[in-house]
Amino acid sequence: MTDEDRQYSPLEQTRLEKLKRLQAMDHEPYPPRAERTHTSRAAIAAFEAAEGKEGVEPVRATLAGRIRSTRLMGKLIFAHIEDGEGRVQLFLRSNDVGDQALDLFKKEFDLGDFVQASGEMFRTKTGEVSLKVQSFHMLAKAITPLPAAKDEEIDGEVVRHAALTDPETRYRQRYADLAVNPDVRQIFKTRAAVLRALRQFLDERGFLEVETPILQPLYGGAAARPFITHHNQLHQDLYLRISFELYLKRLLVGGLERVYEIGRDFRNEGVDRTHNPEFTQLEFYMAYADYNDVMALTEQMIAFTAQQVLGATAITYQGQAVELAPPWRRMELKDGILELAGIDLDACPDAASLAAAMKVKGLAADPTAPRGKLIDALLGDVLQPTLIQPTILYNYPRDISPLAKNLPGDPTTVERFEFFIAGMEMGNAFTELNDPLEQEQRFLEMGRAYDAEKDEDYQPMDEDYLRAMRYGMPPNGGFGLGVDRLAMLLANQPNIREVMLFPHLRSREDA
RNA sequence: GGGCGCGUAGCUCAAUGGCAGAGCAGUAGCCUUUUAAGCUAUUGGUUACAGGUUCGAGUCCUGUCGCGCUCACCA
Repeated sequence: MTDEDRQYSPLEQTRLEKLKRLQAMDHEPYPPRAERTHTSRAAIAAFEAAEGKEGVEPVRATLAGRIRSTRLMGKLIFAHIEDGEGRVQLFLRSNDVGDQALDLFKKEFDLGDFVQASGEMFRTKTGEVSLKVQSFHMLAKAITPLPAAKDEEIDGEVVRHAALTDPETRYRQRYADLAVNPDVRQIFKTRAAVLRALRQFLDERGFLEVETPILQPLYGGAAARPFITHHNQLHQDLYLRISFELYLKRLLVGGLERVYEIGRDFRNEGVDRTHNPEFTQLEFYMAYADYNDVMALTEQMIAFTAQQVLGATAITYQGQAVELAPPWRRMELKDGILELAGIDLDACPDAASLAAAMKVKGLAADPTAPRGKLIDALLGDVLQPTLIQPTILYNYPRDISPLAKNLPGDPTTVERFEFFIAGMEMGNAFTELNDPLEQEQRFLEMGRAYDAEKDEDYQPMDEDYLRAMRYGMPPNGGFGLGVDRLAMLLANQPNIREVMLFPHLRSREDA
């Protein structure tokens, strides 16, 4: 869109006229630099520290922020500006700034503009620590008005009387959402604290943070359909990674004993309240550990993170009390299915008998699906919604776990677990398969069981990964965590989009 | 992809098939301690888009687009 065909709303046109008037009187509306001596909080603190002491100079300050409210009272103006730490009231009086400047503020300054103001801190008659302004200047004129109308402060709590609530506008214009909804800003501070805590936990245990390719010639490490892209110069199709697993385990071959990566995965799948096409994953791999060690570490890591972020392991998620402190409930997957779905897997040794048992229970069962996928469906549909308190389900079917090591003495089962909190699948882990010959067989089994053309869960053979493993891979435990879902849990948000700054939405011509 | 619901002023929302409205924001004023300031006046609409039914459509019907919930799919 060019300048010529951009349509400004009447409100925007009004502000553009103000902008021109400011320029006409040499009041630069977008100066290159600001002068700020104090944040809002620091200025108030400095005043309160000096207040009432003998012989102390008044606190002089230059504050900067966005105008959030104005109260025009003839020869007097009260206004609140907001910065990253909070709000502070400006007090402008014609006696101090002059009639001309007061008029300038009244006529040309709007809610949403960034300004700086200089003066002395003082306390108003009603007791609010404020800045008695002597001079002020525009820092950035806002053309488009912010959506929020007004806030009221009651007993220190900011009450929003009208604000941006439409989810579509909030996600498409996250900048406006953040600008007017402080609680949204808080969600992303919480999310950052979650990431800090996870890194701290792993760093303290000798894990090395690494970065591996996002553009990959082959995808793997999870059961998901990939996004495909293309490198022009190399004339090569590339996949956006669906997991980090196969690259991180190559690093164990190289002698890095404990590695982790926090980054973005991309899965070309459905979107719902717990799925976004791109999402943040944490994976770690730990040499000489097995899935029992990883279970213990998982409990500690999640409890540590909650403690760091919220100061407690007892949390409330969407009205439900959840206790994250270890020990968590642990059940074998087949016991969970027996207890919660009433189906005895030992009595259903093949896909046909299991599908029949599921139909008896009134559950949909795809008659063409392999047994492992049926079990996975049972797990997701029946067990998962009931798993509110942290729960580890362990020992998974081999045919849906091609990278996990066999459970000794049971050729159909692998040493794998998933953990669930608040009805969400939070993560997945296993004793990693490190036998290159068996790994090759597993890839071949997957190739036979899943049609590459039709089945999204098909995982291609990765010859380079097998070559790496043939050099010798130490036994190890691996772990994956949906970081966004953990952020949902700890920020008490019902939808993954609430913890992603720019969640994916369908394109619109007008947005 | 299926089902259900929603889309009206910058924001939040009204409007039995019968003149498209309110609060806040905006604009013009009054007001030297306000804080949702107050008071007076006032501007602002292709009712998402395209068709249809009707004397008359924001409202009913069809289609399209977008969003939400949900099912399917999917860690």
